[in-house]
Amino acid sequence: MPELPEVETYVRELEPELTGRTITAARVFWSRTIAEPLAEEFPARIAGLGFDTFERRGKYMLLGMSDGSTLIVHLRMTGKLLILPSEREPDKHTHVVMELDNGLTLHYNDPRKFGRIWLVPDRTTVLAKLGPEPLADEFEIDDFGARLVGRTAPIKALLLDQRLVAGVGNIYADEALFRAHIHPGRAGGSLTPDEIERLHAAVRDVLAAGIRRRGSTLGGSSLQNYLRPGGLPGDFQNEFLVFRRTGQPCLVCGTPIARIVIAQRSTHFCPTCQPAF
DNA sequence: ATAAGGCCCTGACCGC
DNA sequence: TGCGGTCAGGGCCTTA
Repeated sequence: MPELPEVETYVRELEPELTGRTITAARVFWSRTIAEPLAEEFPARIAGLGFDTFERRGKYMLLGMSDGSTLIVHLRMTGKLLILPSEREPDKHTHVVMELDNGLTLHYNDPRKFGRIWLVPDRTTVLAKLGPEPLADEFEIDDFGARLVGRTAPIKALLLDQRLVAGVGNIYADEALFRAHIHPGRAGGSLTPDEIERLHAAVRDVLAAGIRRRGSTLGGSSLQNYLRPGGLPGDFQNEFLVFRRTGQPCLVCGTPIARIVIAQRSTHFCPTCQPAF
């Protein structure tokens, strides 16, 4: 599940591969992957453009093109943007192929088909609703706390809301709440100033750790596997303290990790380290 | 304004 | 072996 650390890893690893490269042609096999422009216009619009800049905002990849437009990619659940030899045939889950001028191609592959690609003159429209960038100075404790005042929704659900803070998904929300010793079902507005400070720090710490380990690749199901542009996995799954550890002993206190559902998302926590009250 | 639920998708998994 | 049913899950949309 690509979240902020996985997308950051993508941007960092794509930059050396794509800097100076030009897209010579593109093909779209599943038109709904292209959010903008119309899918049938996408190949003609992107052909001839070069890659200039490489940035990330929340879970969005921002690839600045040579005409000033931005190729925005959101991988959602199972999206991958793979760098492959041009002779590689697209498989059944490859929805967009972009040919490069050096004999390589970019394959957008996504079994769930939830991911979206935009090619837009102005990136701000797509990103308009995002909250602060959690690893930047703009993510401030006081503002974070102010946004929680009066909120009755579970703090886990609020962390998943990209308007509160951008880039946190199911994995890193659970890991941050554990590190902050906060029960995921607590009402957002019930957090004390000390808890808000701990959670603010935990969100930053866990995202930074995820980036250092180049993201999380979930084992077992090939479906949900996040893979880096070269096809390699990340390492952060080996540092999970609660995520998908249901029934296994808490690494701090030994209590079996519990699983509940919050906001239609599986949620993992330690009942001892993260008491409800 | 906020909260909650449905929807999009399809491979994995389960029970018979 | 095969089949039907259920589940997961980010962001967007609708409903209350």
